[in-house]
Amino acid sequence: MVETRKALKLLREQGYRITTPRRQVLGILAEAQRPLSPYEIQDMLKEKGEYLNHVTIYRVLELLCSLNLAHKVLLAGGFVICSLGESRGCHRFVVCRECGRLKEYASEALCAEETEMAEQLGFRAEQHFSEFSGVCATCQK
Amino acid sequence: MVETRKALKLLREQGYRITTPRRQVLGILAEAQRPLSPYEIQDMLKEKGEYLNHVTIYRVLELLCSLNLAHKVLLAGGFVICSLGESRGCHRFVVCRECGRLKEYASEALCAEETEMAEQLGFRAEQHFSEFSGVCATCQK
DNA sequence: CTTTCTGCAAAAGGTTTGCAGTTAG
DNA sequence: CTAACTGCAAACCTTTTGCAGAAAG
Repeated sequence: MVETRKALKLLREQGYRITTPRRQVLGILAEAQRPLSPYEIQDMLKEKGEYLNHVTIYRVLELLCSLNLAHKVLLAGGFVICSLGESRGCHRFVVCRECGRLKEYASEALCAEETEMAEQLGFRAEQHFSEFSGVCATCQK
Repeated sequence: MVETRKALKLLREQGYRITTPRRQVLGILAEAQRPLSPYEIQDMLKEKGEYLNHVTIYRVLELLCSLNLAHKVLLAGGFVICSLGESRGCHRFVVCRECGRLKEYASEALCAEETEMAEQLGFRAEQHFSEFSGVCATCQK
């Protein structure tokens, strides 16, 4: 979800209220386009002269993730706004091991491959969330 | 590395000492075959009447991971012993979202696919560590 | 015997919980 | 107006650091 407005609309549709903290966190994530920890989000708000309690940030992130409007990216240790229009199915990340920057993408081929592999191992694949690490263009120097 | 002995041998070869704590942590991981947190490892040792300071466990795990004798699996929130003979290259995990149990595997097809995708996104893929979630046989009831 | 490793104490971070007060709709 | 949400204080859990003593080889 690149559009903050779309995300807010979806919140509303699901019966959640559109509040100042939710707008603020979405706004920061949309600007950043890189993984941010809850406290980093708080710091970036402070730079704008805005304040949010860290507990509120945790709760907003939890909500956004539950709706797939944001993702917790474990390799990068932080949260990113979802950059795909899809709210479910396939969310994949390449994460730069140097700088932590990442790209989100989807791939039917990978889903098929993983689903098959999962079956061989006795697993049923459901949502395809995956992360793997590499080195981004900027850090390849 | 299924064999604890092989792991110990590799430690020695790399110039590290073979100590009681290192034996103990490797032993627990080998038995468990599921992700364990540092404190879980401590608890399992207690059940055997053995004691390790948690700081020591953190340090042993750090060493094992640096040699790819163990992996930190983020989706599962814990450490597992490496079940592949390979010490580098491709380490992939399917993690059960219900119980956290997992399987490690390698796949040339996936590596090729990911490498290509990475290039399209301006990344150079290096080591292929990836995790994705599904539901294991036992939890599919 | 010496270098590496462990244990301890303490600090530093990150995350969660309960509750009272505020706000969106 | 009322249910949903936020802020605050405090607790809790995880991880890290520095240093003195123990143990591997």
